Amino acid sequence: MWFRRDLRLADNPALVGALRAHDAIVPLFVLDPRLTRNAGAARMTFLLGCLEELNRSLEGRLVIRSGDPRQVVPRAAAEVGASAVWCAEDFGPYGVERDVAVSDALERQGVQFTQTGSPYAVSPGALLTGAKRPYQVFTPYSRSWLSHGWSEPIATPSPSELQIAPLSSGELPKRPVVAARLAPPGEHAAQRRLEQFVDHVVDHYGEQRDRPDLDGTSRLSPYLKFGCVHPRQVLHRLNPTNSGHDRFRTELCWRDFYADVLFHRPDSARAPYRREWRDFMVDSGVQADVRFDAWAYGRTGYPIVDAGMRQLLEEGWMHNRVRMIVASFLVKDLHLDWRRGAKWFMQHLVDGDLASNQHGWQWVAGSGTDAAPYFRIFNPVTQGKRFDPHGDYVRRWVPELASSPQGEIHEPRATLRATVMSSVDYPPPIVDHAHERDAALLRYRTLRTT
DNA sequence: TTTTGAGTTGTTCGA
DNA sequence: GTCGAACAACTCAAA
Repeated sequence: MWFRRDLRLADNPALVGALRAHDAIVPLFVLDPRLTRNAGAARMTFLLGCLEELNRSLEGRLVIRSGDPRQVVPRAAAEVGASAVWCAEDFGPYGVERDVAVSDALERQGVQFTQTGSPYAVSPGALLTGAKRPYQVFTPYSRSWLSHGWSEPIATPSPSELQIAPLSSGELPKRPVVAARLAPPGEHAAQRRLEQFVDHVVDHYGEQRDRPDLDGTSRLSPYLKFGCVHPRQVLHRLNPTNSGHDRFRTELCWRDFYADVLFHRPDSARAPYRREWRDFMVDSGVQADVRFDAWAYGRTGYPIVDAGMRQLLEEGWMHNRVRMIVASFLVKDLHLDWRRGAKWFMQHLVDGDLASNQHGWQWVAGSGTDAAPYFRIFNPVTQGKRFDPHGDYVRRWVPELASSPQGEIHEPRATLRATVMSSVDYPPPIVDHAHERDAALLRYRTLRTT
């Protein structure tokens, strides 16, 4: 049983399938340098924590190997004399290619390769328009997604069903030391958070999901990323007649939608989905690098932007509303390539998921599916006032501004005055939003007319 | 094939 | 202070 993005025992079709079809299984996880190379310490720490817990659930017999799965998996199968390898399907650009190669290699040595289940409620490729084409617009996709539906969660194997071949496990790598306050890893923590979300949060999801100062979101993204919980299990707990539940279900649909889009257009992970955006002018050079660093390390002088970027560095997570604000700032105020921001997010997010991340960024940049109108440019001050009305979120992540009065905390100029008065080290705004907004609109108009 | 209705998340300006 | 209009067409999906 080759675990990948399904680090759980509950509702795991491949695990159940393998246990039913065979006398005993050998659970395997492969640390693929290709996938861990771009993951920062936060995601690696979280992943290793998930593996530690999975190992405990598997009686300490999880086999961990490092290397290219194309060699590692067939070699491990031969070593243990496996007749078959079971795993879930992967629909990412790299995963698809890798699995074809693994399948071929296994076939050559007479080992069956069976893929069942996937990390999504509705698997990529399952839904097509009436003209048999992939969906490019969210709303029709979501209608189709709802009418297609999904299966109920399947039972967790009982201890007596969990027949694991006695085999010494590979050594788990040491977890990097991370100062960050990460979400607790693993399947049990995922269940706990799901309970809490269902009991106390989701009823108010509609009104509070955009408030970074409150605990108004699911915070399930890291668990969904690594499959500590499956969306089926979450959907099973929702009551669609409640508007907050319905709203959250839509967010799970977005996750499936972007996975579907990337499946049909694997190139869109690295290049604009709309090809005419290839020539969109972005800034580069030393000045651009300076601005990027100010953004990345939370020194732009715009409090809500800096709060978000610092939360990312410390927690490996950022509130969704703030992700949009900082993304808009990078693209529309700093005129930088969305891919620079997307890469930074992928390095630092615990929940960093290629499909959701790249397409979320492309949505903001305007180059993706269902793109925002080009004139929809977030004003970081207005957004801050509207969604962090008391300034609590900014005060938490930008301690320099902790003593700013509530009415001024989102105003760069006012905070500048406050910081001069108190000689606090908070930077002045690196750009003038009104000016950069006009500059961005001009560039967008140029793209349209050429 | 043609037509028609519709499309996550905003801001600014002027009445 | 509040409110509605302008900002732009364009393309997708289905009837």
